[in-house]
Parts: sequence; structure tokens; C-alpha cells
Amino acid sequence: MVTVNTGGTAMPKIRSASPPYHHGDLRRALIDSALALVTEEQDWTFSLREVARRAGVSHNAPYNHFPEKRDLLDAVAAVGFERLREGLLATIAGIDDMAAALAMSGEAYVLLGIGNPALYRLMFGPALSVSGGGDQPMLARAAGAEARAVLQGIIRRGAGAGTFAVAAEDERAIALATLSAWSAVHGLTMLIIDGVAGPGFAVEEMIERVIGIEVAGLRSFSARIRRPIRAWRRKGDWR
Amino acid sequence: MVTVNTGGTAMPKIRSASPPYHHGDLRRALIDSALALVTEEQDWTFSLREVARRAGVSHNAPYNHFPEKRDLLDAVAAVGFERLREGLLATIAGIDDMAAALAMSGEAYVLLGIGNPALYRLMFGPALSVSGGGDQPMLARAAGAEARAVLQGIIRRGAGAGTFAVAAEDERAIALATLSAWSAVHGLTMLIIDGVAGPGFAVEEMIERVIGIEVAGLRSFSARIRRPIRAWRRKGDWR
DNA sequence: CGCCGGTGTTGACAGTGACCATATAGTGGG
DNA sequence: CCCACTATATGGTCACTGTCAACACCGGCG
Repeated sequence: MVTVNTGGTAMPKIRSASPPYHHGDLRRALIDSALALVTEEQDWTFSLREVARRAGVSHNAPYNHFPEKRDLLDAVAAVGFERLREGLLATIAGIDDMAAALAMSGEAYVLLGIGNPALYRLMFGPALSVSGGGDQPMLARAAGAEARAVLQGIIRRGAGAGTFAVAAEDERAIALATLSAWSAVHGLTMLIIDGVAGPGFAVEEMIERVIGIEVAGLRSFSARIRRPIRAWRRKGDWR
Repeated sequence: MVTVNTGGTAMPKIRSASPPYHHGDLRRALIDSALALVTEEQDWTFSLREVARRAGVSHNAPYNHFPEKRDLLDAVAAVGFERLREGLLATIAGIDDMAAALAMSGEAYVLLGIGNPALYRLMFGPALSVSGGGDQPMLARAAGAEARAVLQGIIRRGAGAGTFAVAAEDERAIALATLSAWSAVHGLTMLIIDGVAGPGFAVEEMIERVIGIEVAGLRSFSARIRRPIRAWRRKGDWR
């Protein structure tokens, strides 16, 4: 498991509980302020200066902890992934039927996501994307992998129990099945957040149906579909 | 069908083919420039002034066609949805087996999406979101609905032919099944774009498996899943 | 005790989105 | 044919942003 280490900077051997020099724990305070801003404004276009103001420090103090604004958002996204992971783990605790565990964790996933749309979008947004030339958003990426591992564990156990039509010893098949389940819940969450799912449907209705179809698909052996048109790879003048 | 009307502004009764006053067709040029910038930089943090520079006009000219930057991005996203819709329609032309049509359009969908990640993210990003207080991004929203209608048509025909386990006359069930399919391809596209799907899997491999499971799920009758924990609705201190 | 490096501050700069008033160029009414 | 009118484009301006650079603080270490 990866802990994001929100408190305690790169101090050599000092115990991280000891209050840092001036502010107390500015790094933590900045992450908290940014998270609060994301939650309140449902947007992360706020200025770094606003975050600094909230934390009660000068407009340049954050640069001692985050080289760019991007890095602060990365840390916020990582916190979001950690909370998501904890929510999933708490939901499936004590459940033996992996189909039920998948369904319930799927519902928890979507509900957690739509509970804070901007945070969820941030988690999968610019902080995760590799588009930016230089550096990777390692914190969010690692935390996201930890969250995904929860789903993968459910699939793996379900495969072992024969609940899902996946070879239990085939890690690649398990990973692909996990990808399928993750795609379903992630896609649904995003569509609901964007307001394009529905309208006219209750959230529980949509969740139940989408996850129901997903579980049904995982239970049956994968039907070989006809090989799709390869020519489409570059054909569309999409650019 | 909704045409985004990229050319021709709100002229009273003039035929929209007539070239506007000064520039020729600035609105169109701005959309094209912005689309090119999104494609090149894989990001839409470019300045409105940069778009104006590209179009060869002053930094304030765009405001005559788009009240805010957001509105220009909305128009760009709408163009993306139109191209997506056209790509889907071209892919399924002449196919009678709706399961195959769904699979092939699904593959086309994902490939088109990952062909221009920033554009795809923009389509489902801030332009679509309702989070911003005032106005809606109507262009992208309408164009997105048109694209979704293609998928919905496939599901409807498949329901009528008995290919999918959906009551053909139940429009709500059809809409929910469409949502399921859309969630799968949308989620997969986003996960691939974000670089968290895989690594170690070929794109075709992931597409084939995820869509295969989705089609299998749609073919079988939806198994009633156990009612998930309602208590989780507000339990997680996600905020 | 005095240095030192991590921490926070002040100051500055180019660039941005959005507004204002103003100039201009086509268009329709006469 | 001419002129007023309105959509279109321009330059100017303002508050604000992210980031850089130089400086002030302070606790721990030699």
C-alpha cells in the first residue's frame, strides 16, 4: 500500500510528528485547503494564491512544497483515490459472494464519485494525464493503482470460486476482467457527473442496471466477437 | 439531427453561405484554430489570445462570437461529437447483426477517442459539465445526444430482433441498456487515455475483451443482484 | 557561538480573461 | 444612389495569475 505522506516532508531522520519550522504543517494545510476549494467550488481553476490565502501564508509559500500547481493537484487527487479505496474496502468487508461484492463495491464506487464530482474528475483529469511533457503525477497514479487493486482482488477471488468466467490462474485474464468492471463503473460515474446519463432515471436505477449487465457479462464465457474493422484505425479524419 | 452551425452567425434572414463582414468567416476560423491547438498541444489551457493570433485577428475579436472562452471550447467539443457520430454511423453502415454492430461501433468509438485524447477529454470535460453556475454548454450537449442516439439505435434494433435481452417496446429499458454500453466504451476510452488501463495490453486486446463482456451481458437476462447497502449513500466522509 | 539550509516573505514580470469605448465595413431603407 | 444602422473588429485597460529571484527568519549542528 502506498501512503501519500501528506504530512512530513523530506526530512532526513526527524520524526514527522514534530512540528515543522514556521507554519506547523504547511504541506498538509495546503492539501486540505485545495481539497476544500475543489469541493466547494466544484472546480480546480482556483488560483494557487487563493490556496495560500486559505492556509494563511504568503502567495509564494506553496512553492516550497510543490514545484508547480500541478503537483498540488496531484496530491489532492491522491487523497481522493485513498478515500475511494477505503470506501471500497469498507463496503466489501465480510462479503463472501464475489458477485455481490462486485455489485456493492460498484455501487459504492459510483456513489462516492458522484458525491464529489469535481474531485472525481480531478482524480482522472489533468493530474493523471501524461500529456504534460515532463514529469508524471506519481502520487495520484500510485494511489489509483491501489484503488484498482481492490476491484482486482474481487475479480481474482471470484475467478477462483468459479463465480466469474475467468481462469483463476491467468493473471492477464483477471486484469482484463478488472478493466472491464472498472470501465463500466468509471464510465457510468463520469456520465452521471456530466449530466448526460438520463435524465429521468434515478441514480440507483442506473447503477443497478449497468452493474447488473456487467456482472452478467462476467459470469458468462466471453463470446468471440467478429473481428472489427481494422481499417478504421486511421481512417477517420478525427484530428 | 443537430448541426452545430460552425459557420454563419445569428444573422436574421441572410443565407448563411454569404461571407460575413470582415474576416471571411471568423467564427469558423476560431473553432478551427482552437481545434488545431487542442490537437497539437493536447491541452486546452491555451489562451484565447493565442487563438486570435492564429486566426490573424486582434485579441478581442473572438469575444464578438463567443461571450467567454468556455463557449469557444463548447463549440470545439461539439465538433468532436459530430465527428464521433459520423465515425460511428460509417462503421455500422450495412451491418444487420446488431451484436456485431455494437461491437464494431464500440471499437470505433474507443479508437476515435484515443486518437485525439485531449479533444475527447474536452468533449466530456468542462464544456459538458453543468458545474459552472450560469449557462449550459448547449452545443456540445446537443451534439453529444446525437452521438448517443447512434448507440441507442443499435440497442433498439437489437432488442427488436431479440439479440439483446431488452424489451423492444420498453424505451426506458432500451435507454438503460444504452447507458450500460456507453458506460463501458466511455470508461474504457478514458482509462486508456489516462494511461491506467494496462500497461502490457494491446489496445485491441482491451477493446475486444471489454466489449465482449458488455455484449455478453446485454445478451443475457439481467440477473437481479442483491440490493446494495443503502447506508453507504452518505456514509463515506468523501468530502 | 556562528554558520547553514530548510522555510516563509516581499517584490517583480510577462501574460491572461474580461470589460470599455471607439473605428469601420457592409446592409437595408429611402 | 446615398445614408443611417448594426454587426464586426480594434486598441486600451484592469485585476489577477503562475512563476522567478532576492531576501528574512529560525532551529539544529558543528
